[in-house]
Amino acid sequence: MTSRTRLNSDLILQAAVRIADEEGVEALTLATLAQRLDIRSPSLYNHIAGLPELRKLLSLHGLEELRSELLHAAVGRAGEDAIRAMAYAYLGFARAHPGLYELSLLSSKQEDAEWAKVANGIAELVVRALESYRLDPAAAIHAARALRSLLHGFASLERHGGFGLPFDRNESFAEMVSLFLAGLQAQAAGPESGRKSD
Amino acid sequence: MTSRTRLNSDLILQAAVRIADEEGVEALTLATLAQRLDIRSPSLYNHIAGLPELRKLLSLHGLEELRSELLHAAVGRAGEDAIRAMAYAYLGFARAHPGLYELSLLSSKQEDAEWAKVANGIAELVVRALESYRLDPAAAIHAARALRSLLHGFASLERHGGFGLPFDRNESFAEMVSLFLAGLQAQAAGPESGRKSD
DNA sequence: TGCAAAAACTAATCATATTAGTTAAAATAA
DNA sequence: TTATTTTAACTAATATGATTAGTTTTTGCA
Repeated sequence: MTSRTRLNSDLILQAAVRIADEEGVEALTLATLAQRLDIRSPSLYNHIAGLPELRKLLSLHGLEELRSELLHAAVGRAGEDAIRAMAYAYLGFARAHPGLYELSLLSSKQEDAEWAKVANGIAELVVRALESYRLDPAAAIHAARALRSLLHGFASLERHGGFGLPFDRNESFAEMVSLFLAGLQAQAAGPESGRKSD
Repeated sequence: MTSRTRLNSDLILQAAVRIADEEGVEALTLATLAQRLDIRSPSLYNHIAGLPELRKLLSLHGLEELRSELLHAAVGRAGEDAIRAMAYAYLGFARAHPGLYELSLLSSKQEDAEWAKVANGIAELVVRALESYRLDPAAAIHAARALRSLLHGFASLERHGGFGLPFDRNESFAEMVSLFLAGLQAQAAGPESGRKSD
């Protein structure tokens, strides 16, 4: 008989990703994971330190994957093109890997320097994509945060059934990105234009 | 001695909200809840049907609270004013009740008609706030979804430590809302203006 | 082949949710 | 007021999942 490939952390991670994506983050337990790998759950401790550690690994892995997708989407493009491409890549990733995406935002915040590094890498990517708008540094940060809010918000609301009305969500997404770009354009043209009060 | 007020579902809900907000959604278990109420956890079943039901109740309650805050913020205002006020109310609620806010998005989606009703109520509120821009119905839906994405995305990212750089988040939020309004303005002026391709 | 390390296993413990069955307390009817 | 009914607490018991300890098997290599 073909002796199964030796189990290792990578295979475990893969299996965990599948469970999280297919059955939801809550369904990812050491019990379900062990069952899928056809071992007893204590055996998992030979490879990973426990459930919290597993989730942390997935979180980091997910964030790295996301960053990689955004990078690939943006390469060779600039301005509006780059931003649109990144936006679609972002939503595509969140849709393709709902569990992993959700986990990627669940950092331990504290101590997790590596997670923070990748997160900053993503922020930087977005800022760079905005460069052609020639915003001053602070405005660029604000715009990048706005774009990330838009993308995460849409992905998250969509996932949680927040969009109930029978209107095409893809169309909404496209319009939303266009709206953002129109706002950027307006702001780049004259930062003080459209302000009434406040 | 003053015999404690008779325990009821409302008191239980209140206590649950406090735990979720102060210690996080994961910390809300029947065990911690019972402990805070100074009873044994099985006694909770005299009032609520179990943990899933408790979370569903909180979800609905949170959504209702949010809707109420938005309503109050918007009343007597129109246009930009109304939208800004709602935006701040939204963020304020998410910050004041992080656990409840998080739960409010965790509906069972299926069967939960009541949750869907309140969620639609919120969507409608947002659409109404956008009325003065005189968008056609589809555009209004898209814009409302964009605004909700923006607000939820910001609140969620902020909560999960997604904004690492040392830039003032309140300022980012204000700029973000302005950016959205600028985009709306531009779109209201001429829907086809800022479109290059796609 | 024989040994050392890796990785599986079983057994046991702890926390939580939940059910069943019982008792105490409170509200209400006589 | 007293008796009855209902409400809401309790204890005991079960199931699932995480985790630890200790043991055995498997694997890779000298």
